[in-house]
Amino acid sequence: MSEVRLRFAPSPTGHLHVGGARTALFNWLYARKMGGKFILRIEDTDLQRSTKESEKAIIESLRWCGIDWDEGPDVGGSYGPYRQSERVLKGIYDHYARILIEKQMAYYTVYDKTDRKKPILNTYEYPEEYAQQGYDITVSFKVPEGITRFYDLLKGDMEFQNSTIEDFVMIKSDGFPTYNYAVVIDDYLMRITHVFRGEDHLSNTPKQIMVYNALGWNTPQFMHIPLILGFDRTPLSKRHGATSVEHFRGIGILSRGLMNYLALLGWSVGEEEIFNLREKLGNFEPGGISNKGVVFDPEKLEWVNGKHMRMMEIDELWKEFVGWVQFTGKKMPECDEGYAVKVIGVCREKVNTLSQLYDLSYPFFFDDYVFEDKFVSEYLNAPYAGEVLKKAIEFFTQLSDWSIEGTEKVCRAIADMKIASKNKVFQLLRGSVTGKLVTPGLFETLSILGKDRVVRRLERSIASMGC
RNA sequence: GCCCCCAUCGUCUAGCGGCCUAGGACACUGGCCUUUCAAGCCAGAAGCAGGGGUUCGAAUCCCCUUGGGGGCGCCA
Repeated sequence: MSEVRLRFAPSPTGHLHVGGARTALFNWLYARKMGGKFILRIEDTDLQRSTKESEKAIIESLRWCGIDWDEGPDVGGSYGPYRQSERVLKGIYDHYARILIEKQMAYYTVYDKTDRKKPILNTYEYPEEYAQQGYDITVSFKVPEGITRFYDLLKGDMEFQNSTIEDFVMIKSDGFPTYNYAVVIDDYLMRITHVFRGEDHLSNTPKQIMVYNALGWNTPQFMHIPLILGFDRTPLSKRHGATSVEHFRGIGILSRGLMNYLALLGWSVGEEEIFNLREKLGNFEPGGISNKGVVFDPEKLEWVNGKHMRMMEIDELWKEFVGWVQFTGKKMPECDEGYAVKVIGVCREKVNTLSQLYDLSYPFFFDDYVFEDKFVSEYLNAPYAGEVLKKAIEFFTQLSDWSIEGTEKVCRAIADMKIASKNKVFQLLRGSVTGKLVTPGLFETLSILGKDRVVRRLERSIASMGC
């Protein structure tokens, strides 16, 4: 039984889209499950739109997703080069084009000089004279008569009347191959056994099958997976908001959260929805992928992410947090890890993303937090505020037991003085030491902050009253 | 226009002829907990697109309609 080989072949014309990430994921999943190889190929035959920066960004995003490849432009391999532009230079596509022309299964087309869309000559002979005079010349595949069939892992038996398919360009006038041609040459030469790709390629597949047949090559196993849609059921695009992997990384979605959600989108792994992908590798069945377009739901993504944040090891979360802060360029907390882990531990209970975690934990790490407007108007500037805060400073200064129980006793003692309702007292204290009205539990918060910070902050609150 | 794919709660899904008065999850609503809350727990509302068949029996099989999506580029 020969080795299974799958690939992901993005064109470097932008960021990695979540749809692309999902396609890559399914290919990767199967390659890994089967103990085969996963290959990254860059399809940069569109000179106008392809950029090196995009290639870098895509590779970076893929890596962040935890998807690794055995062969690719950056790691090499026995079937390279792995950039189509470099394969053009080696004459790979021309070589097979010539073979097809010789067999009269492809032909040259010369175009009018003024109207570059208008063909003026089709020929099996290389139009040398026109070439010298600078005419545009392409090579097209000649669609034979008959019926083209193939089997799709998801769609089943597919059948196309060749009469509904027109001849298509294989080699553009700039000498570069078109997608439908290059993909066949490369997949064959790279010994790809399974091609999992978006459903938007389904109608192109018969063209590719014809090229395989013309060259006498066996076809790989195809599977066309449904597209990811936006809320209005049109394909997910910028119109629906940001869709790049980089964006979700930026707002604090964990790699494992994104991958879990993307896998969930079309693949049900039993009842459980939250899982570690690597542990579920063995459960992956390509044929089990949902067969209809799926709507991308950012809210569920966040929920999945929050679940992961709450169930992962706390120091692992801290590491992710630090990495994310570096990635975003935000101000980095400076404190010992023991303190940080305590903070993260209580804050993660209420948030779903690293970004939310950053905001919620901010007052634990930094002194320059600002008071929320609502806190100032409804609590800090309330008539009872001064008296409560003075008592609080007095009590907390004397407090030696800073455990959660210890801080709770003091808080309740202050509330029992009936200067204001318990709720108002607690909110006043909460806001004074964090600037926020929504925080982890008040007693935990005070306990973690500790005497120095708490007293200093209470004093500062009094000082800023009436401002 | 031609060709192709698809169709279970708003969304993601379970279901592959009887276990379905259709199960789970997100979101939503209500309640609990409670010092706040975006966390947690409990409960509720919400669906087989429509019409024909096949069958003792259809969400499940077939046909039509409708709806959605894709392709038909010297884009990939």
